[in-house]
Amino acid sequence: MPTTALLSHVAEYFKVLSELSRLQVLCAIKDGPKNVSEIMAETGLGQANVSKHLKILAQAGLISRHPQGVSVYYALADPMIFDLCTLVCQSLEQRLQRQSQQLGALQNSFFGESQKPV
Amino acid sequence: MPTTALLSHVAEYFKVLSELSRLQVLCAIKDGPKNVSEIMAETGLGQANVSKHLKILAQAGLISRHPQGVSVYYALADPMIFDLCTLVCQSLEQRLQRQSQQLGALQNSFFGESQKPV
DNA sequence: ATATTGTATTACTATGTAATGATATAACGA
DNA sequence: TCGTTATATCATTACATAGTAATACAATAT
Repeated sequence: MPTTALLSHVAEYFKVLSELSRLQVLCAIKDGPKNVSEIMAETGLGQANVSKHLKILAQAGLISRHPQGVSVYYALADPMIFDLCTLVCQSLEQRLQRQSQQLGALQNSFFGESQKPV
Repeated sequence: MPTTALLSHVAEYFKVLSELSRLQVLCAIKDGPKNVSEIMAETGLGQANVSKHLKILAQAGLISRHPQGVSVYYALADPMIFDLCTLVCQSLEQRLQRQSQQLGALQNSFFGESQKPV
């Protein structure tokens, strides 16, 4: 078993990714850096809220901060995030497929294989 | 941007993995199914606590439940989890390496390249 | 039937944190 | 300098949940 210290760091990383608002922020800057106002517009989140989430993401090393004049641009620092999301999506998809197959089997057990519903 | 619904599911998945205790439980059954008592022994967690985390993991589809006589064995249902962990660990490692390099550069700026500390 | 063992559930406390309005700070223009 | 705009921080509220002791439940043995 890995050390508790290592597992704690991994858990902390996942925790940063475990909030809808933060995933939205990350998606908002996926195709290029954006400033806070643009991120607010893209996500629909409030200003204080966006600022807080950006701070959390930056402290976790997932994004980088680039002041530019009066506004501050944020950029992805770790695109690997989306590899994680892709894996999770594949897993969710597989589970949904299995569930749908089970539903199909259940229907067959009710109605018989012969008269399959459309 | 992905739909809010999809992102919510992804966030939920990460949330399940964002707790030290649950990662410990997953690691405990990484090399084969274990019953609750064995998991308690391996992780040092309390009985009620282990039961609760197992329920959460099972509901999330990460583990499967196999009653066997008086005890209940749990098994990994989604080994992809450890691919996620591996990616996270690599990212953490890279960050630590960069930080250590920056520390080195800082030392040089203090002491000069000529008299490198041991 | 009853006791024993293993697991699940309940009730509770303590802690963490997301969202938000109000305020502070910083950069720039008039 | 003063006002404006963009961002950060603070204070507060509301809610979620980890841990735990007590209890309930299920399977087996005596």
